[in-house]
Amino acid sequence: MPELFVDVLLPLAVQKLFTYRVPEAFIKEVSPGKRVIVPFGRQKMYSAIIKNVHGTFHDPLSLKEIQAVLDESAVVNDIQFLFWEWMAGYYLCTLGEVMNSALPASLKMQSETRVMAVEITDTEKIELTENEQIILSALRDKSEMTIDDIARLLNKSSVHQILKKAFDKNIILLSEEIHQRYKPRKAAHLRLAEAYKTDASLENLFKELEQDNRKSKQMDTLMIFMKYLFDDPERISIKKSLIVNHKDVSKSSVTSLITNGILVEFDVIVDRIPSLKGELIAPVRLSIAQNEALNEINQSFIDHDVTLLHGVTSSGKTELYAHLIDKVINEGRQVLYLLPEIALTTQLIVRLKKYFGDRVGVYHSRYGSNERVEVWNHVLNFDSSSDQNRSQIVLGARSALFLPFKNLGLVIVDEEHDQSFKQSDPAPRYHGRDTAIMLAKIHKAKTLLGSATPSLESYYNAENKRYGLVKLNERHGGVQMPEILVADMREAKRKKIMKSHFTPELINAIQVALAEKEQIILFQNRRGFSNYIECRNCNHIPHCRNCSVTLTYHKQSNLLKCHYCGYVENIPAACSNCGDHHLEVKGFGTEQIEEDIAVLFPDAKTARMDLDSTRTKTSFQKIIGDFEERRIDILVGTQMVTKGLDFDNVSTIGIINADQLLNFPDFRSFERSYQLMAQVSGRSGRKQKRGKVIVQTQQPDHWVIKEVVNNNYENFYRRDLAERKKFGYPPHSRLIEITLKHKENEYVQEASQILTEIFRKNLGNRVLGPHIPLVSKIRNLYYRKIIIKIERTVSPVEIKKIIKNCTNEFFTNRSNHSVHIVPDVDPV
DNA sequence: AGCACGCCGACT
DNA sequence: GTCGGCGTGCTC
Repeated sequence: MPELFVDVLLPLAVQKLFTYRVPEAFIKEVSPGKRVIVPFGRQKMYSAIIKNVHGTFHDPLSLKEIQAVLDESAVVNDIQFLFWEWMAGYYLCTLGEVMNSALPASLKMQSETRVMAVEITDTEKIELTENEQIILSALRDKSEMTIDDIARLLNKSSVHQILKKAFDKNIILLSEEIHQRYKPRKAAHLRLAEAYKTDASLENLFKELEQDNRKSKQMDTLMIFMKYLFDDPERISIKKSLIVNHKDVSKSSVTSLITNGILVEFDVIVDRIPSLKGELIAPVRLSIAQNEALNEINQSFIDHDVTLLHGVTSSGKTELYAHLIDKVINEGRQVLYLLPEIALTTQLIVRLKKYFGDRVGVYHSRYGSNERVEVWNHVLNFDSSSDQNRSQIVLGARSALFLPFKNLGLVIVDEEHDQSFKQSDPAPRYHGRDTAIMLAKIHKAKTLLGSATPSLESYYNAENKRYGLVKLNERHGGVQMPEILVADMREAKRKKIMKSHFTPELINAIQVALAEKEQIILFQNRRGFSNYIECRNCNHIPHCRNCSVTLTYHKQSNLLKCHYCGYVENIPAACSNCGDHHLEVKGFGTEQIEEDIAVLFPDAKTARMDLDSTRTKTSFQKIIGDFEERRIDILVGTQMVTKGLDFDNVSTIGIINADQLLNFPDFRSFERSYQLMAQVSGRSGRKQKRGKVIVQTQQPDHWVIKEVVNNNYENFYRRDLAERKKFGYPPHSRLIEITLKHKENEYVQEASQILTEIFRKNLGNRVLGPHIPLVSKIRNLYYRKIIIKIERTVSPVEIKKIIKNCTNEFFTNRSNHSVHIVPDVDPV
């Protein structure tokens, strides 16, 4: 028997593949794309993915063997491997990191060490350390613990040494357990035994049962069973619970039928994602403007792989997408429809399911992990010759890019400007939109980017003919664009006519809307009650103990919270510095706005939507539902309220503080300001009545505000593009940001200088920095950043090679080894 | 990413 | 002299 080896991919941040020997028993089973269990390191077991199978290896004796083959067929296909490799190369990370992100948790497995006590008869004879005593006493009532449990118990970061000693003393046992987390859901079904499949035998059976009075219950039950079968000729089995719970059936009669060999019970694997019943409806007829746009998109796809649809808010982009999707699925190809996580609302899912039924699958992080595997499997089992494919259309957040598509025909990236498409931590630090374009390219599919406020990058590409451009300027159903009014806060403050954070204009608009029984959204892009608290006497401000930021005051929970590391502490009764009792709140967030509104409008029902109020799975849906059902009059929220929500009774929008957005120290702050203001404004307005938006600002003449008021994206784009030209910022260039982290400030400072020197030697004035970021310390690590700015005429591939060489050179110096270096390609 | 090994200071 | 902290390097 010739020997066989496999190169496998492990879900770790290591660059290379690892080779294992295939034991004879598995030789027929191994093939690329299947998962295997392999031992790695001293004791760990991992599920890895087979990349290659081959017959020779230079040093076969050094190899370990694979322990099991987990899949009957590949769970990852060739196209995905290509895609993963592109991603690891482009975003400067390892294949293992991509794999880790790509596979749903339920397809990943890792062994866990379990600690158990040895049954000891002569405990007194062994001398135990204090730690060992604590462990043993805990194991008396727990019987089994994980390494993490013990670390928590002893309050130590590493307990391996302790456990090893205890193991050597023979007082504890260690065992490795690996668990497959995905469990198919099973349902018990009943079918007729083989012996009664013919009509004649069945007739005999009924006669038999009839003759025996004791079997009358069985007779009744069997009749009911047969009735279910006849109702649906397609069926050969009936769900057991359906029979057992039938009002005329006794449970024991079912059992008797089974024990008498008349019915057979067996398990059927059922989908967790319930199949949608009910008639499908065809996508609604498009308006003239929409139809025109649809034709233009199809035209544009002839000579462009990517097309940007610039459609104003409420222009009915979704309907347009539905028509495009319809065409592609009829060609037997798959569709991926990407949205930012929180824009994936039930409203949208329901709408698409009405058109496409079970052919729509949903894939995002708020879904359970078992459900995600099922969508994964639906996509994996896609068969282009069938017209019954579940999840042929996947509606998902960026992680849906990793599904095992075979034949994508169309990728839609809606709200393409949204910053949350970029994953900034952990690796792979990929951009969902750019990655989608690459994925489509691999599949020879088309990409449609949609937005009312396109990113500068995309619009720039459209202008330069790299992308096609289609415009849709008409709001659907004749809804007018809202009237946007600027309220001058400087003036109002001078005249002392502000009521807390509200100008008379905004208060008036809210009053009018309330009187008309219309709803109001107030946008404040900062959560919490206040930014920070400050001692009136000594100006001391409480800071996070782990990060270089002030603690945010949360009034509702009565805590000071760090928004970077999650650290919380109680509100001090007095200043920790001087003992003074007068602590002032400075700055403000959604909590404070909500509270002020409640005071100013005591009869209105208010609610708040931000990260704090939507922590639990259902609270987000509940707030949206309550608002939809008009149980809430005024909704206060962060940028969450700007995304993908369609409420038809909102007439008035208030932007509490535009300056907070505009003054953010980042070259993208104008773009973000424009997008947020335009998007939130788009939430207002109804068929009968024009919506109203009040923008409160200290800079009423600011050019960005003017363009928001005029609803002139083009002007905004041109001006911001020109501003960025001055410093060569994207889209005029590409950026790669290198972050250095270390637990000592001096150390990271010096290391950043050394690394910058190396970069500069090789890349010249493309290198900017090092600089100390706004938040220079997070979770007790000090940060430095280096920016590499690449002209658009230069190949980023070459630059990335140089960057890799530079970091390698940096690490040849042993003393730099403890510095963490994190590259971020195209940071946002 | 784990996890072990080995060097070094702190404490019985 | 032993315990435990942390830096360094390897894992098929």
